[in-house]
Amino acid sequence: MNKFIKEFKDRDYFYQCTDELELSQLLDKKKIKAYIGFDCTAESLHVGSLLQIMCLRLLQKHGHQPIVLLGGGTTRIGDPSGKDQTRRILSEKEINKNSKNIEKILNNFLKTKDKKTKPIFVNNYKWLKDLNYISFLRNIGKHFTINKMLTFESVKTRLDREQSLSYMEFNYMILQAYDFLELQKKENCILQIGGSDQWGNIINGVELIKRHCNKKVFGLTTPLITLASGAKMGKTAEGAVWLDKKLLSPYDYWQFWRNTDDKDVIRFLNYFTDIESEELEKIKSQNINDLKKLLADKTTAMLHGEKEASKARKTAQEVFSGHLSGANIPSAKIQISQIEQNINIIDLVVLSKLENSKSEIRRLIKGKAIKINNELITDDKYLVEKDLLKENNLILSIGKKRYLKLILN
RNA sequence: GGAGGGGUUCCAGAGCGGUCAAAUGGGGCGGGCUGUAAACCCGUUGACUUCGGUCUUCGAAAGUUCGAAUCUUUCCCCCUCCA
Repeated sequence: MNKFIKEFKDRDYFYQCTDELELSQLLDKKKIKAYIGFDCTAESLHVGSLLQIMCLRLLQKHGHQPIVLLGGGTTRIGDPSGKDQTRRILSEKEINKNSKNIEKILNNFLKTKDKKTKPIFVNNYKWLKDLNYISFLRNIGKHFTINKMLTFESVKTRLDREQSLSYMEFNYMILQAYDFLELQKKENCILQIGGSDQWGNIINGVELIKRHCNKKVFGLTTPLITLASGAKMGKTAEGAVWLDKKLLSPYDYWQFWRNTDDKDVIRFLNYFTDIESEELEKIKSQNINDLKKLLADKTTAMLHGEKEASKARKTAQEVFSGHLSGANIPSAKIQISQIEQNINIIDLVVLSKLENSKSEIRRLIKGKAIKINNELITDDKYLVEKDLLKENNLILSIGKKRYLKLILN
C-alpha cells in the first residue's frame, strides 16, 4: 500500500475512496495535487475543519501538493448538505472578508519553504462569477440527470421532509463538480478530499470529469469525528472552538485540548498531531494528564506557533498550581481615571470585563467564586483599595479557570 | 386550492385571565468530590437594585380588562393532513 494511503488509514482519516487500489498505485508512481474545499460562511474556521487541514498536511508530508479551494463563489449559493434549512445568504463583502481570513488561518498550518508542496490557494469565485448560463448548460449541465440528482442524500432529505429546496441550492452540487473539473484542467488536480458528508458532491465531480474529458480522478473522504460524549467536534455551547486568535485566544485553545475527555486523548493525538504511530505506541501508557498537555502543546504550536503554546502552558501551570505570582497571568489595563478612590468589587469586575452582568457578579460572589489575590470575596459591597491596584499586582479570579491581572494605566 | 396545528426565556418543552421572570429536562455558570477528565451531589441561570423593590420579556401591532404569555382583531412566519 502507498505510504500516504497507509498513514491516512493508520490515523483513521479514511472513510471512503472511489478507487483505493488505483489511487494507491498512482501515488506510488508520482506526486500529485489534491484539493479540499472550504466554504466561506463564517469569518473563521473552527476545530471541526481540523481533520480536513490535517489531511492537507499529510499530503505535504508525503511530497504531494495541496490545493485549498476557497468557496467564494459557492458560498454565494449555499451547500444544502447536512442542512435542513436554507442558509442565510451572505453579502459579497462578508464572503470576501471571510475567504481572506480563512486563507490566513490555513496558511498557519500549511506554510512551508518547500516549493513542491507549497499550498495553492484558489477561489472558485474566479471562474464561477462569469459563467455563461447557456454554454454552461450545454457543456456541463448535459452530464447531469435530474433523476440522479434527486437520489442524493442532501436533496432527498429536504424533499422527504417537504422542506423547500431552492433551484439555487439544487445547483450547488453541479458547481462543486465543476470546481473539480476546473482544478483538473488548470492545475492537473486529480484528487478531492472531503468529509463524509461531501461524498455525493465529490462523486459528481469525479463523474463529470470522466464524462467531460474522459479522465480518471479520485475522491477520498474522512469520517465525521465525534467526541466521547457523542457531540460533534468543534462546537461547544459557548460557541465554536475557533482557529483564529482574535476569536479564541491561544490560551483558551490550549485549554480546549487540555480538557479533552480521557477517552478521546489517544485518538486525538493520532488525529491532530504529527506524532508517528510508533512513537504514540510507546508513550500511550504515560500519565493521562501529561498526554493531555502534550496534545495541547502540539495542537497549539501547530496553529499559533511554539511560542504561544509554551506561553499558554506556563499560564496554565501558574493558574492551576495555586501559587500565583502573576508572572504568567493574562493582564488587562484599566484607565486610572475610571477609578475613584476605593472601588466596589462589582464595579471592578465589570471594568475588568471578565464578566459584565452585575446580577451575575452578585450571584458569583454568593456562590464563592470571586477571589482577589486568592482571597475569597464574600461581600458584594466589598471595597478594593486603590493602593492595592497601584501596586499592579492585583489578580482577580472568577471560578477556577478565569484569571486576570489588573494593571492601572 | 381545502382542513387543521403552532410560534414561550440558550435549546427542547409546559403554562392558557391574577399566586408567572414563567413548571420540567438539557445545556451553561458556580460550589463539592477529583486529575483543569468522566461520573456523581448541591446551588444558580432576564436586567438593575439602597435587597424593600423597580424595569424589560412569552412572533409583531392594536384592543378588551382593575389585571394578559393566557381573551379579541389584524399582520408576519412555520408545521401537519387532504387535493
